[in-house]
This record gives sequence, C-alpha cells and structure tokens, in this order.
Amino acid sequence: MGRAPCCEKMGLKKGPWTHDEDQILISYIHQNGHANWRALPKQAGLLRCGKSCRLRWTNYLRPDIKRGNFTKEEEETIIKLHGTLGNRWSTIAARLPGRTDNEIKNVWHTRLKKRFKNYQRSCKLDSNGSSHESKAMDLSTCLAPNPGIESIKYEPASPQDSSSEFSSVTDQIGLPNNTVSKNNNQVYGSETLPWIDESYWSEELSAKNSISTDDLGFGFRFQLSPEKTSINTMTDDGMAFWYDLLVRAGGLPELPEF
DNA sequence: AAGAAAACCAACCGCGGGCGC
DNA sequence: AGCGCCCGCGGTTGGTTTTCT
Repeated sequence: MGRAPCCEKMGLKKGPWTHDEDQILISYIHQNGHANWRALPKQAGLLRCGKSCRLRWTNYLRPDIKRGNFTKEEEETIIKLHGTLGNRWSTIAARLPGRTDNEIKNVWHTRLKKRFKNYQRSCKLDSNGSSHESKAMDLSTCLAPNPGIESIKYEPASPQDSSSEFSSVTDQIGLPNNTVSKNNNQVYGSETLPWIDESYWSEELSAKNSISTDDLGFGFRFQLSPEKTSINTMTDDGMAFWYDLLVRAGGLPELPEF
C-alpha cells in the first residue's frame, strides 16, 4: 500500500525552527487549540507539515515543559522505570511531570545508559579472581542500604529441566557453580555476603512472590522463599542480572556516584 | 590556539494502532 | 470487512556545543 511521506509536498520547510515560527505556532494553538495537526500549519500560516508542528509543540513549546538539567531524583526514576518498562519512553515521561519522552530518551542514550555500562565494567572481576570479595562488596555498596539477596528459589521452566541446565543458567547469569548449590529447587549460596533485609523487596514483589526471568532470556523462574540465601561472587553479567532483577522488583536503591 | 573527538539534543523518519467511512 | 487518514511512539540522524589533546 505505502504511505506518502509526511513532508513530501514542495515548499514545506524542514530543519530547526525559528523564533518567528515558534511564536506563530504558540499564538495559533493558544487561540484555536490543536484538534487537527494536519490542518494546523495551513490555518496558522506555517510552511511546515503537521507532524513537525506537533513535535515542536509537544517537545519544546508546550507551556508545562520543564527545562534545564535533570535532577538526580529524576535520573534515578528514569533508570528505575526503564528497568521495569524498557524503552517505553512515553510511559516513563508520564511519570515525570514536565519532561518529554524525547528528552528522556536522549538522556538515557547520552548519559544514563553509558554510566550504567561503565559501572558494570568497573565491577568486572579480575582474571585471577583475587578481587571477587571486594567486587562483590562493591555490588553490595551499589545496592545499599540493604545489600545481599534474601532468597531465591530456582524453579525449572519445565519438568525435564535438569541440574546440567541449572549449570547453564548459572553460567548465563554469571554465578560460578561452586558458589551456588541446588537442593529441592532451592538455590543456596555461601554465607559471605550480608542478607538483603526482607523489607527490601517491594510490596508488589511480595505479592507476586516470583520473578520471571523470561524477559532476560533465561527461561527460568526465581521465586522468593523464607529461607535466606546469598551469593558471594559475580561477574559483570551477573551483576547486571541482579541489578536488573532488583530494578524489576522495584527495589532499586539510591544510585552510587559513577 | 586549533583541530579532533565526544557529548548533547532538536528534529526527522517510518511503523503501527485507532478510528471513521 | 477493508481501506485510508491521523496521531503517537520509538529509533535514528545530523547539526551544534563542549571537552580533550
């Protein structure tokens, strides 16, 4: 079928908006609203397509837009919401009054994503493993004020899942097999890390009592249980996994300085 | 001081959903 | 039911500004 390009018509202007164009658009919308974006530019006397007008208004000219740098709280909110919602920028923007989806998307791509990646890289274990403990504690610091993991129950995705597949899972999430054991579908770690306080987990997670890792591509389910379990070493991928898990659980604490 | 590289961000593009005809 | 229009969304681009060497 195919659709004609939005600005195909000759004479329609593209590129950065001028101050005069902004004033025309603002004035028109204040007087007439923006019920029909397609018809708006012609009625307002702008040589722009409706799409361009809508974008300029929603991303820049709207009176309720908050300009200026993002606060630390706003950045943390973006990271938390991105962890649970993914790239649903408009949904994230709806939770940040005065911020646009475009702005949030830009902040994520230009600053937050890189900072998070750098942090993961900084946590990467030494090849000789000598820094496992310290790096693990770095993670604990990262996850302060309630470091550690309360309890994780391993639940095979299907009845035929075996211990060998469990090993592949621990490989995937970066948990060395010798630090984790499986017994009656419980995953046990060593005792070297502090526990996560039960209050750490959100009400939402408590209600669900389980976290599906399908979204992460593992195809397994980890379920909370009353028994305490801890993990004492992690690779960067493992950290990314747990970090993601905590974000998804709504329990992301204050971010460390990167 | 100047050129290069990196960071930033406004704007564009194309897709898909909703809706009316 | 099918088609086409409109709008909103997410991905991407490219120009500008800032930082680095």
